[in-house]
Amino acid sequence: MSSEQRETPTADAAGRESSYDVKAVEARWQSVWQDLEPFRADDEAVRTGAKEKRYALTMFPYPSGDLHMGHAEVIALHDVVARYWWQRGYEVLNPMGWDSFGLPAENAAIRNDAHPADYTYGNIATQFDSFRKYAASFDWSRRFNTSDPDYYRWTQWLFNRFHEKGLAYRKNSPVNWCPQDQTVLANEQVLADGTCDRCGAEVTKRELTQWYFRTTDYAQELLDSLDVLQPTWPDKVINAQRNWIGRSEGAHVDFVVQGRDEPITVYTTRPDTIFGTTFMVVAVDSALADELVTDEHREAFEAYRAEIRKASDIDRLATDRPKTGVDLGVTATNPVTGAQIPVWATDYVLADYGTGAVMGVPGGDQRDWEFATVMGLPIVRTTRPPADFDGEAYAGEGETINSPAAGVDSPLDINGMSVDDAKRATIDFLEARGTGRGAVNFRLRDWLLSRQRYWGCPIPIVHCEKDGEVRIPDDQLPLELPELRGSDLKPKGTSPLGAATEWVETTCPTCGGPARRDTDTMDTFVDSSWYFFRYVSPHDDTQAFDTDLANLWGPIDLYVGGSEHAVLHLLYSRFFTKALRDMGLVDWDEPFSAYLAQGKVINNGRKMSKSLGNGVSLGDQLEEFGVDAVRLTLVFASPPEDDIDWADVSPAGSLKFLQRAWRLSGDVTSEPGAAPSTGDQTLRRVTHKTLHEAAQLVEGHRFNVMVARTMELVNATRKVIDSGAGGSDPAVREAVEAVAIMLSLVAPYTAEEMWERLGHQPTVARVGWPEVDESLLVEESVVAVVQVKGKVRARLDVAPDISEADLEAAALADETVQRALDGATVRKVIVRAPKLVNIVV
RNA sequence: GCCGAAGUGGUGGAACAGGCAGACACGCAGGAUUUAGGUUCCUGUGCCCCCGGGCGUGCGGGUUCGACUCCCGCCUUCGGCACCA
Repeated sequence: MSSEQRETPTADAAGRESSYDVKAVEARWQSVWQDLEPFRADDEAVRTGAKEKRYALTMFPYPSGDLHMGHAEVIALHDVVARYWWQRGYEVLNPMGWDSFGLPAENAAIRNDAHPADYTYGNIATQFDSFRKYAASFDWSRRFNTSDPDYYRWTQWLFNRFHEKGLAYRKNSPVNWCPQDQTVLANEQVLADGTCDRCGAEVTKRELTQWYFRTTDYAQELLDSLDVLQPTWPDKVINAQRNWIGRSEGAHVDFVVQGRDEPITVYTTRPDTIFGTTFMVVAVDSALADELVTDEHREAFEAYRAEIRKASDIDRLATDRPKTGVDLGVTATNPVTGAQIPVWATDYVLADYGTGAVMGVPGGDQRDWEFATVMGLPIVRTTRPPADFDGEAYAGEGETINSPAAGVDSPLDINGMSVDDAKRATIDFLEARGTGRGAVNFRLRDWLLSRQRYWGCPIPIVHCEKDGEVRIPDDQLPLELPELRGSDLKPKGTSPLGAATEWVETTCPTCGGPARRDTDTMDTFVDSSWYFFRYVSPHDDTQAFDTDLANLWGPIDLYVGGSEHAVLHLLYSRFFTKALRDMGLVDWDEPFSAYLAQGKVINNGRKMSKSLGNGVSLGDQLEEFGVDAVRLTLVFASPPEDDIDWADVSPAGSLKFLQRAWRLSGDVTSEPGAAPSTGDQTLRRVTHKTLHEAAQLVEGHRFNVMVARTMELVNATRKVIDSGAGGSDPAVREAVEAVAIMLSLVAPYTAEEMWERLGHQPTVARVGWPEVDESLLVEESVVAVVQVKGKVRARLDVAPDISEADLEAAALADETVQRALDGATVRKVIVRAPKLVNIVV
């Protein structure tokens, strides 16, 4: 087998070793690093100001099995930055742990008649070994699992704080229900096509009393601070969050309804179109519709409502269905025209957005136009469309008309105004009259956090007949999960915890009377919404986290993870941070100062999957090419945010390069510390320029280009050894040491091996970035390009400080330039010394 | 439909405060070393060509001495939102 040969050191014609034994090198350095612990973060170094901090974080994994290609990619990319920061002299906090509550463990336990912990902690042990073999620079002394009582005790403690502040509450409401997983889901966990983001089952609705976090309290701030994050977060994540929060500006307008004391308030973004309101529509499944309908119309209404309820969510999501509805038999008064308009119920109005009632303006809204057309309701335009407009409803800019229409008497007149002016005038009018007001609406809903499953954090609430919802006192936490296993965990639509009678039946902490525990567990996104706080004091058994240390280390300077969490985890964590700040537990507003969304690893143009049979095993790749080659391949393949198609890359090529770089270290014959200033100046220029550029490239997250520059330095050094001054030149040593240090960010084993062969002590990971000699960054001579009519005709070697006049003269004197000019009259010469001359004829 | 991002050789990708398009690799072709090669090294490699050159960064215009880069209009792909009033 050839891979065996690859592992065996071989020799070239000159008898020198031409490759190293990948397996032996890996085994050896792992134990050295475990003794040295080079990446242990020191609180004191930061507290005393001795070193500047950097907090590097990559999303902790769910322990679903061993690490896979996706993990390998994030860690490879993330590690470049974390290791770079160490080399630049920062004190780096780069922790790792496990997001270890969750459904796969529970489903496995049911299948195997086991406990979810068996699966969970077995996989954690496997992943831990793999992480270390993969040479990830994590501070392992800080690791924890969110399913440990030591951790979830503090998740519960935080829940108590949210509950105290009214940020955690229960309400009865129609909720998303996954029939496959037998649990409710948050809005964020239902995909755009109405399916469950975990299992793909079609999500249905249920009316249930559930726990919520009041994320909507922070809607405006969550939106506003996206502006601050914009420069350092990917556009697509900012955009996704903006869309998700979905702010709109408009007005609430009160419509007096006959036979009802309270007016009905509608929300509209176009108060300027109020004169065109010819009917009102309310959501068919709202309490309001049920209350308004007259006896005469009730039968038709209930028949319609039953029909709508039968339709699946998938059908309801289709936007191209014909409009349907029923007349409720009541009328409302248009507050500006006094006209009586009919009130209808329909399914195109959503019960849980705005007020669940809408003013029907068919002239200005396409949906209302369609409804009016089907139902035979009048249509009035209130904005003048452009002359060439041939659509139906017109929602664009234009002059306000028919407001009021000729012959209509109204205390408000907005005719002739632009849309914006008419909006403002209408709101002012309504506010003065007390029948309306400017309003802001958000699409964002409160976060539904209860789950009807076992393997999650228990909600620390007791329900007492006398005292109601009672928090379990902090000093009685953690409330541990009861021991359930195997078939006890089978989903049955209510939480499995309910079956643990002895656990459920308890006494009220307030009155001591009989009470029942809450049987739901928390969404696992709650666990991950604060884990980055816990890392600053992971073993503290007196508090969730140390506020001083959190303020010292935080916020996270770079967060690396997949964009599948663009809304979910990132939004929840941002909400938690703001809430904890308001509780005085931390002083930062945003958890992640910069965010890098890495691409996926795919194969042959498609997502890797078992059903397609195109999966690439990380273990196999590591076995065949070694850790360094796999890491290098992932870093070099593309910009970090792009997907990597494994079919397009070459781990064999990466290994070849690493061996080539390693061979350089065997050719160096000068002693450590040899003064490079006496060596080859051309090579020195390349070395220093590369170090300078590589640093900037890492800081700009352009890791693939940084690798390319390292390759160029290797090529240049090879050339000097083979055809120039040879391996004894101290400039060669300087270059090879630079290569080892740059490689320490990407290929830690090879770098370590090189460093040792260069006569140094481990570890190369902490030797520091070499100082760049600025004087070597200035070029001795540059190539000036001479263009004639914009086309390159000649290249001249010139001094970097050549004057414009001299450069122009040199260009015009050039023979090929003269030939290209062919006697034509020179009209103009543009000179950009020292790089370019363009001759215009 | 609305919002956002991106289109460069056979492939992954470089180069954009407007100034040498294709760095660095993969692949391919040829050569050297080798008993051998999934080894190592060297050379070539955008397309066309009458060998002087011509054409080339999704398409069509524009600004400029000069455009992959800026502006206008399209096309395609990907991502988010979507009967959200």
